[in-house]
Amino acid sequence: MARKSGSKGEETARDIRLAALSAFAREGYAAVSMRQIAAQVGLQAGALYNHFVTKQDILRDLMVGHMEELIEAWQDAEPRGAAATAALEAFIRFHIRHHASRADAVFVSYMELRNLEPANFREVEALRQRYEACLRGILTAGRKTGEFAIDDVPVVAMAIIAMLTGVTTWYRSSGRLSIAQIEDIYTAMALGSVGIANTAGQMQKREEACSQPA
Amino acid sequence: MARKSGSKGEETARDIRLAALSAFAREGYAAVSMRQIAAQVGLQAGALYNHFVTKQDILRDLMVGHMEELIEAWQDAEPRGAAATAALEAFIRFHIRHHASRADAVFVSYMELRNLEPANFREVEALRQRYEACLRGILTAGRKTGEFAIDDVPVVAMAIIAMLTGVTTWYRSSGRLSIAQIEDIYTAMALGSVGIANTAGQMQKREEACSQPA
DNA sequence: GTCTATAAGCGGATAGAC
DNA sequence: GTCTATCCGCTTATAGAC
Repeated sequence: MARKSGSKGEETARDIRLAALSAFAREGYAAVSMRQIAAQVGLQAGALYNHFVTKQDILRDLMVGHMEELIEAWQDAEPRGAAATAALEAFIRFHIRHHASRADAVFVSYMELRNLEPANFREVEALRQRYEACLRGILTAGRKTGEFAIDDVPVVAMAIIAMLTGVTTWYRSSGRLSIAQIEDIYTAMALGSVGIANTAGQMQKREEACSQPA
Repeated sequence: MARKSGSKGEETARDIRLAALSAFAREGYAAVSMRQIAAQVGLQAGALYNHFVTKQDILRDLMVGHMEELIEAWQDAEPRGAAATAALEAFIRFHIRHHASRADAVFVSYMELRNLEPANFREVEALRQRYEACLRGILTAGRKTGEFAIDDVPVVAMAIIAMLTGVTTWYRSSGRLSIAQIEDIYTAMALGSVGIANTAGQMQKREEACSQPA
């Protein structure tokens, strides 16, 4: 799969990936034709097969690439040695920020799971599990220290990830809220959902405004 | 669209709906052919057109029907005159219970939005907004009374719905947890996310077990 | 209301010239 | 590495017999 970076071929492959990602996100894998992808890149359909073996191979490439990038980015962003509450907040903010700037890839990775052939599905699913395990680790740690009031770590992890990933279905960079504001809202909610009362931010509203700066 | 109930035609139409729903959920609208649906019902492809004008018409029928049933069911289940916290808990439990028994319809209604033709999309989107407005109403009421510590009602509503609907992606009736248990977990989380500290259930774990019955 | 047959076209993928 | 041309199966939808 790897090719000499900088070669013309690798550049074209990148263009194909981008065009396919955008088209898959907009219309769905099954509804997008190879001719359509090729036209977007300025090629004939046959030329795509110099870069990807099949249409399925493009999908696999996009989804595996997305998951690997996600896991690697979290490994870089992960705070080491932090308390569970701080680690959870870091995870929440990372997840929202990372996903918001990759709406197409998130959408495709979620919606097109069923269009992956079995072997490819297993590969992607294993990566998804690896990522989810990062959150489960934080939750387990916080339960042990008594920071989190939770019973069922796997279910809580899925619930939090579903909530956070939902942002990508409505977020627009031109929208009413900035990513930082959205992070704040979801951080308060996700921390609250594991039993941590919010002591800043939103609570000010409830206490009838203490005239503090945001 | 309406036909005499009890007629052979209506029965066939119901079979077609069921077959299409199952196939769309499993493989996706674009990947399912009319022949495939027909075969599942024991018909030839042409016969489907006695019941639905187009393939798109089947999808529209399924999605509009799902949303209308959802709204109607909530109108029946909705507690009138309850406090916001009780109303929110009722909504959470209703949403999970209703959706868990309709995994295919939920999946299709979420995943196939982009395969709706514009006019059909607007129709379904309007129904989705009507349902979401029910939750927004509860949240707005609870913010006014001070029961909920939230700032942004629309965002909180979307976050809660995303979390709750996520259940359908992993719930299996043969799984480890019953629906009642799942309801309990998500109720604690969703109430916590709007700033209501959990005083029962999960908190017992944290307080090192008071030897009370579950 | 269902059947068979067919229209008219698009799908993924390949072959071979350049 | 890209092109043109092509294979051939499958697509939605329609027509007309029964």
